[in-house]
Amino acid sequence: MKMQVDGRKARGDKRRAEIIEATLRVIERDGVAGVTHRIVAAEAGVPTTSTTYHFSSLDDLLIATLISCARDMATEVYWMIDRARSRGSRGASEVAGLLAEALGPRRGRTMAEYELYLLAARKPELRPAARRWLDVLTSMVRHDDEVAFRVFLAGIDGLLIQGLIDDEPPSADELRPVVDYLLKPR
Amino acid sequence: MKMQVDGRKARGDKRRAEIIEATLRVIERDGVAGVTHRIVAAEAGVPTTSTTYHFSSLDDLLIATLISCARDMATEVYWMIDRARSRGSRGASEVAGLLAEALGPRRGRTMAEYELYLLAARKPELRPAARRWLDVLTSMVRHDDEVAFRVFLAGIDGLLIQGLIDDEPPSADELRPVVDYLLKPR
DNA sequence: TTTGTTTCGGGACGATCGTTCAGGTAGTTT
DNA sequence: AAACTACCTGAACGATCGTCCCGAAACAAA
Repeated sequence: MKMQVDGRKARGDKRRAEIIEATLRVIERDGVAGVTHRIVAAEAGVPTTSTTYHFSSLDDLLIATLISCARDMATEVYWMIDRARSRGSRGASEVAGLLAEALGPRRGRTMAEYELYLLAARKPELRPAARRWLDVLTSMVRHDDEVAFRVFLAGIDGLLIQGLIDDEPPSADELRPVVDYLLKPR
Repeated sequence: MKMQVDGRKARGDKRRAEIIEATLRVIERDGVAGVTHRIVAAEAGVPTTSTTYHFSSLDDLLIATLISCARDMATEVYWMIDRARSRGSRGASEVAGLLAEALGPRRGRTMAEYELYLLAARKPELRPAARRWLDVLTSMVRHDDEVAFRVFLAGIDGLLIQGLIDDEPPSADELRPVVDYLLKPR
């Protein structure tokens, strides 16, 4: 039982990954509305028919992109939490900094994530992937304050969404008191 | 200085409003991606060219729809708060009930609102309209607990967004403890 | 009535869309 | 070697798209 020695499949998987990455870049730049076979193909530097060969439809492409995106985000947040926890802090400053980063330099990526998020609201098959990062976080926290944690997660989502329609992204300093209040036990 | 006696303009304004309503219905049903001149016109029962006549471009149509939508929501929430306040309650149950309604019977409308919300993240000219209901709420609250109020607004947004990707909408009973925690002073 | 303004709507143009197809290439198996 | 499989890609089809044009109709002002 040997795994993945077929050079053809290896090339195919590689190109599939490149197309997904290109799709994510297109969504960051133009939104989900800007995703077409031709534009994604041009962004990836492959012929148009390559995207239709590897993904049987545009929906399949978006689904694969969301799944990939959600997986990345989940592992990213996983390590962020792990880092903050090992440092012993409750993490208000870390979270505020992460939010500021998500709304500043990584603003396009954040928009893309929420557009895919909303797409999952319309396409049930996307929901498990969209919920993945919530599940990862939930599994990491102790179970005796579940309500507080749900409030925390909702607050993060709300701050991100509201930050996206600000004319200029909020700084970590502006975010910190809000995050601090959000994390304060009562 | 007499106002609005021209029957032609009156008809025009009426049709414009009908087109906007049709656009909102299309967004609720198919999402922002499903908005085209032809589909909106068919939904409104008017010829295709009517939408291009009254709105110089598709963007204009979406902008007008978001503005109308935001105005409706703002006044709606305004009266909701006013009602809860006059009843003397802090409103946890009212808020939980409203969220359950937004995620249940009015789910399509809620999705439409958040899609337009995200559209505002990409189109700066939409942001004042998208921020309108936040501003209305902010102006109604006393200023000594601004941070708590920002947390409350963020939490509402987060609960709505997360509720949209649940397989079945959460009930008011499930939401109440979370809302209660969110409103609890500390 | 005549003139001017505003709304209405059929038709069409070029562009772009998703998707298909058929032939060609590279890699694996027998 | 031949047979088979998987990937690649140029060309094209029909559909739909946004938008424009231009004459007709409704209404107001003269």
